[in-house]
Amino acid sequence: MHAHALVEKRIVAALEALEREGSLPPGLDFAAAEVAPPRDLAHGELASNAAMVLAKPARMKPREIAERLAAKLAAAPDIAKVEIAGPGFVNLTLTPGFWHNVVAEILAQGGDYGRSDVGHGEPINIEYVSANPTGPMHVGHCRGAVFGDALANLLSFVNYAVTREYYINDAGAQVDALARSAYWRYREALGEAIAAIPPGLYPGDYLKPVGAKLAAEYGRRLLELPDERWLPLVRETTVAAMLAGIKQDLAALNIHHDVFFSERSLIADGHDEVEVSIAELRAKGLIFEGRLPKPKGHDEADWEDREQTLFRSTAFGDDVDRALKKSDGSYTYFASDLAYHHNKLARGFRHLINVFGADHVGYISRMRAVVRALSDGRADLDIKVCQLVKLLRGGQPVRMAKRTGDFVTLRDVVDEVGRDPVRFMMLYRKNDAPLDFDLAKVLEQSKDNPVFYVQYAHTRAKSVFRNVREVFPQLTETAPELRRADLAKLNDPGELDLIRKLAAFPVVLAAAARSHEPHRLAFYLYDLASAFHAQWTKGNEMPHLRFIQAADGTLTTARLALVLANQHVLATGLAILGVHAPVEMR
RNA sequence: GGUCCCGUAGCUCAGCUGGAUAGAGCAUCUGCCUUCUAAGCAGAGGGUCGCAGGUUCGAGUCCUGCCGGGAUCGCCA
Repeated sequence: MHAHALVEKRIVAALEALEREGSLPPGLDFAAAEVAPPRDLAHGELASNAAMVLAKPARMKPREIAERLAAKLAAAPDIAKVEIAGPGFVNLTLTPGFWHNVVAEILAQGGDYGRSDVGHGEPINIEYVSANPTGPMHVGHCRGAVFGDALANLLSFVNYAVTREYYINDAGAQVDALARSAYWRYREALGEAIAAIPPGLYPGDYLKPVGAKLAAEYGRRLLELPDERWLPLVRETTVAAMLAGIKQDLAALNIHHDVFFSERSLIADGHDEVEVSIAELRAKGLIFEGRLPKPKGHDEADWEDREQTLFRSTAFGDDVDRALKKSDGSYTYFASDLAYHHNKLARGFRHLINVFGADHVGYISRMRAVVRALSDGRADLDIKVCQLVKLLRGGQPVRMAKRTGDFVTLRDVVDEVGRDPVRFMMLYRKNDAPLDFDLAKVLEQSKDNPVFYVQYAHTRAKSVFRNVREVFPQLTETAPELRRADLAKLNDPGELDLIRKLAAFPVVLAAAARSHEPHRLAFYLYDLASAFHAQWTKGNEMPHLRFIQAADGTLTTARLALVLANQHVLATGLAILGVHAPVEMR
């Protein structure tokens, strides 16, 4: 059990004792009582709000509860000092031994330190990227991709059974446009002089290899076929090629999905999941024929008032009901999405997460409505919106193109600055805040660059173990001596400060997982790195605080245990973010 | 006009689901290299948390209404 939880347990035990002896009324719920490190160490190392949250249900004054609680806690194990402050805070100072145990616990658990059971092993489906297979991924996709992947890592670490999923939009008119574009490239590959790709199609050079592949595969045969014959063939080859490219781009960011779900597969082999889903909602009285009001700001000219098949999403808080069929009678994109989420639920998922780009915010309420309607409220869908990334180089906006059409590809960015800076910086901001990404800044090797700063802390820890070989060769990272270290030697305020930060790691992970906010981990790691750099540099002015003390093997062993614990937490945290923890940086 | 997001130090942003005197980086100013890597550290100044109400022991955080910025608004995906 991690440190904060242990203290909470002590507090609950004290409260229960008070309840038994009649100092508190029976039947109180202690769940809201929690401990947190106060901003100011003068308020103790951990503070409990128990007295204040219990005051109202207990019909007692907070200070009165605090005093009784404090009296009980004074005798509890691990607690060195109890103080009551402010409106009823119970401020705790723990024994040094309590904190030293944190180091021992981290060494014992290694890479598993920080794991918890937030997820109870329950399945959770997280859908992210889902970029249309009509070309290479561009830089705009990269934030959602990294966010989804890190969130998946995080949820997996706190014991969710995570499925990483990519929805392939391979059924719409755009995919036909893609196929027609590839067909032009095919004719070009056969030697025909094509002037320019017609407007409305995809002009990018990236389809040239597909054209060549089609030429090699089919020769001139496709030229003799009517549209409806060659289109499916070309479409299949082209989408497969685009998807292969996308997978490569994702692999460059070390992102790998478990499931690639084809929209087309929803209607295949005589099974129409769209019809099934709509029928299911119809049975619940949520499908009807009706008219939609014309949206404001919409041109009168291209508005055709007509009766259409609608889903009553307003019954679930959406602001308007949503169309399921286009004027030509075919399904809308929304209808496919309805079926897709029907499919996810049918696969047994009760926890769903979708990662959207900022331009999809309008879909949030209708998708939530769909999931509530289909699952009768038994499944939850959280939609995380990643705001836009502004790409800069040295403070100046980066403009456009290479051979791809008119956008900067994800691959260009990863090739230029590397995987780690891209991943870390995409996570070093709340997902719903816009983000500036400066290609020049993230390559800077200085404390101004958070990626470097955190990785550098890890390499410094590693370098201590390299350097200690000259003095105490037996003190390797795996040395049993470290497990038996006399941790009571760790009594510098900076060392204890570092330990307290290490102790918060499991709490940060659990909170980040519960709120689906991996950025909290990124900020935590920065904070931890800062504490470690500070302790390191203290040794400059005060040589007796250096980790390696050639004249004192016992002290060195204790300090190296702390360094190793710090190294473990940095490595674990970076691994969850999908960022490499380097051994050295030169 | 509807919906969603944002508004916190000169700039870029955190703020642990309601806690104490609101924090960090950049920028400005002042210090620290005979050193386990100064690729770093310590310190100072800098705030009407957009505005106005409300909820309660307590609000940057929750509710309502405004102001400002952005995204989006049947049939494209």
